[in-house]
Amino acid sequence: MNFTHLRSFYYVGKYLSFSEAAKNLYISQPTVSIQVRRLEEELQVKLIEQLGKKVYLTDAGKRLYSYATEIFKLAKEANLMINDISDFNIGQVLLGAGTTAGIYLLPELLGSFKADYPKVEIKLQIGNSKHITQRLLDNEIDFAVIGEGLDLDLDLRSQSITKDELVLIVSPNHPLAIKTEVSILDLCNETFILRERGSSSREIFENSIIKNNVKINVAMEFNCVEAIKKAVSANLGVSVVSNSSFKLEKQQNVIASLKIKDLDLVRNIYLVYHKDKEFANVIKNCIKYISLGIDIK
Amino acid sequence: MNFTHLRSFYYVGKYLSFSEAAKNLYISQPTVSIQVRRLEEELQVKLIEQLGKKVYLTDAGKRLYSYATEIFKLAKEANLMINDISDFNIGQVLLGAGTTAGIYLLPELLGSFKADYPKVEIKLQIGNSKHITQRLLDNEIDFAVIGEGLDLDLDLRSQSITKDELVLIVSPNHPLAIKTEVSILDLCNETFILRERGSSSREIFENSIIKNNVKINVAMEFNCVEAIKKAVSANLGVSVVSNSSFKLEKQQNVIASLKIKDLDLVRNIYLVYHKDKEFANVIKNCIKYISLGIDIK
DNA sequence: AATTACTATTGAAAATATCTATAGTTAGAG
DNA sequence: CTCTAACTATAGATATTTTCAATAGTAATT
Repeated sequence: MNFTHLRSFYYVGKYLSFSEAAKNLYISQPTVSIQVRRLEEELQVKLIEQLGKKVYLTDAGKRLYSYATEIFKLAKEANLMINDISDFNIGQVLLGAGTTAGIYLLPELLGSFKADYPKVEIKLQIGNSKHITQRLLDNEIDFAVIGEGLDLDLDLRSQSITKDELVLIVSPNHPLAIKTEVSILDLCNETFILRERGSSSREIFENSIIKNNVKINVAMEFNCVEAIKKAVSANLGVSVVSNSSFKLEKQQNVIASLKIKDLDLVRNIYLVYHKDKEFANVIKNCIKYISLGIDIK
Repeated sequence: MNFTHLRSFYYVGKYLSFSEAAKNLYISQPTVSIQVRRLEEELQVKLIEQLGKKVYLTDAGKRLYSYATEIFKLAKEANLMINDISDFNIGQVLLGAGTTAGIYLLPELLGSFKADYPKVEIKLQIGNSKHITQRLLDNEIDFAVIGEGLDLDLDLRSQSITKDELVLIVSPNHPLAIKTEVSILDLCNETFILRERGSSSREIFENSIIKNNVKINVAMEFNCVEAIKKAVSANLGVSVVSNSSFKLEKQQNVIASLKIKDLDLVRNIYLVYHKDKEFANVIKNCIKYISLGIDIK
């Protein structure tokens, strides 16, 4: 089925006139005549009959006309859909994030993006770096926001968009709670409740203390910051978590925080994406919201 | 929306491979690459992304792919529909007929046509010649079967397909019922119940007696042969109708018939059609059934 | 009979689709 | 880590298709 021919036929059927069809197709009348004939030859069936000067559709012509109507309606809708994409009236942003970024940094930023582009679908996957980078490699997400840590796959690119500091958190009932800073050696006497290995914060903290030849006592591993905070609150141990992850608990005085002297626990938060990825406009926009908004906080 | 480009895109989306798409489109791979790029340029949106060697559809690509699927499905269905027309699995025959042909000749013939082509729609319009020829001129029917009578419009063509004889019918209780023939003069003493002027049988009969300088007494005009037969049966008068219109009544001895000596009441039954009409195959077939079958009777 | 309106035909041009050959990449194998 | 195989992009050339202007032919109308 030749669609150029079909379009000419469709217009002839619509106006029941070759010259009127030509006018509305912005092509010459002989072209229309030829195209309709070609279609008839291709399909081996008469589509149009002319009695005297009047133009009629044959039975086959009427039937084909219905199909053509449907087809060109769909094509028109497809064009409108593409326009909607350009206008951000539809679209989607698929992103991944590490725990800290996903829970404590992104929701608010994505919320303000969504407020400005309410028709755009946002799907956020939270997971550890390995999980998230695999999603990037499989092109299941467009980009990700994850903390410094594991070496990236060679196919991925990254750029730092903000920094995040890890601090020691303890129960307000803990002896250290009255201080604002501790030394590395103070850590040896504590019981730690940490994130699992493979999480950015665990890697950063552990590498840092190893560098200083200190050994610590890790009592429990939770893969969830909220669970860690509960445990610390109940004075079951201390932990090292992102500065941004316990604001509420500090306000309510259920958690106290301290800096650890001599340890560099500032880590980069990276925007990560596949090296070959070309971002759609809506994605670029979303990234703009994130990279601009993330520092204001 | 260029459908050649869309088709290439559709195949790439289907196989997620340019070379595989090319293979299945029976064109070269560079052609596919170019066409997809042209579509992207036309729509101003990326449809396909390639990360490493893998091909993915973008969000816009996925959305367009759905439309393309629908469109090409419809095109395929349209092709099948055209094939169905060639195979007589669908189609229609629109025909008109005069009273005699429409009621007493065609139904049986159309029935046997329909038995052989059960999927073909048959629409028969019965009416007087003027009505039917107007339908032909308006291209609302493909052809018609009507009796000799009125002069045809210059745009119509006709060919005789059979002959039909008009005879005198009387009640079995009528004095003439014992005869098999009457003379023209016998008609003067009778009361006639005839079809309306404009009907072929009335024109033929009336012209014939005028030629012989006879005057008859027309008591009633019915535009329906069945009504005329009832009235004749009840001995309310006599009539002149087609030989083929009272077979049952003759068998059941409620009507008797006689030839009228010296009157030529044999008329032609014509197949009539617009001079520019090109018959579809199914119509040709139907006409064949009618013109062959009508003589066997 | 002349005019107008519409469609078909013709021959030429422009645009498009398509090809082959080949270059450039990537992924996987050795 | 290099080599090979598989895939896509590019370039240049050709074939096909679309398109046009000019005009002929045909019907309907004045």
